[in-house]
Amino acid sequence: MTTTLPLVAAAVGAPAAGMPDGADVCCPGSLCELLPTRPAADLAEVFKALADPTRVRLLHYLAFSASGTACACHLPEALGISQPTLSFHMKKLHDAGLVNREKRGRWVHYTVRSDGLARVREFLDLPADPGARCC
Amino acid sequence: MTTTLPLVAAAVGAPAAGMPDGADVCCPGSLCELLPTRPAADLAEVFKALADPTRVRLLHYLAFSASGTACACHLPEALGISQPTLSFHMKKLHDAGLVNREKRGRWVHYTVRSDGLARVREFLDLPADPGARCC
DNA sequence: GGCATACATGGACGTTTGTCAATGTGACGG
DNA sequence: CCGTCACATTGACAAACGTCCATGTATGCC
Repeated sequence: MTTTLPLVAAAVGAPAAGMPDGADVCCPGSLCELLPTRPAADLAEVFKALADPTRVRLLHYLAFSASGTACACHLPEALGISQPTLSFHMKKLHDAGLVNREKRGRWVHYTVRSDGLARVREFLDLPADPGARCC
Repeated sequence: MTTTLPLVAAAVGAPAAGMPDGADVCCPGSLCELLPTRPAADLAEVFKALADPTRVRLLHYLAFSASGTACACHLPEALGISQPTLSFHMKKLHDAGLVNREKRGRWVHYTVRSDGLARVREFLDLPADPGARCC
């Protein structure tokens, strides 16, 4: 599926009760769907987790590591950030459902969650070209 | 193409000069690529534009409007925000290269940029499953 | 010209975010 | 059992963000 999110019909630009449409109407017949608050907030939360250069690099690094998993031990040095800062970013990525945490002895290994990425990619599959519109 | 971004080799987890690998090594042989600062910052900038529930709804609304374009006149009321706030969000989306601005008489019409969405989707096509790794 | 409309901009203010130093928590290893 | 290592958490602080009100700018209509 591409976009089967629940939608609520929002009477945006409803004709003003007896007004001849097509005259001074800015967007004729634009009675469109508006994404509900909940899924919009959930998506924004994931995008927030991606809205930082350091986290973008971290996710990229994890994805291209052997077996898609990597411990965080060398990352502060490589990225030029402190260890608490790395922990902070990893928590963000984890809370957003983008990475998995797995404790192996003393170390913690992080893995990219493909389902997390898929959820975001699914939203971005918007009909950006004419066709298959709601109105 | 999927991910042909320029990469810089970062000596992450380089063997400590004479240390027998496989013993107490956290991530054996993890000499991985690190996304450079510039593309990471650029991507984060786009994600920042998406990291807000209101903008997520706006983008979704535009994408599902007739011909992928819509004027912003009725949106403040529909979203429960003021007109300056809408203008603020639209500027964010525009600066991020996600929407086009087109002035039609008194009104401004916004259109979703498919290339902007594609750029983000391309990054999210990370190898989240084992295979095709760098090391 | 003068007025109304549609949108952008500037200023102000509370909230959130990213960062680090310091400290806490668990897991080895001698 | 005590020290060390890897990582998480807390507190503090500057910077950025989202929101609104008030004002500016441009377009169209009378």
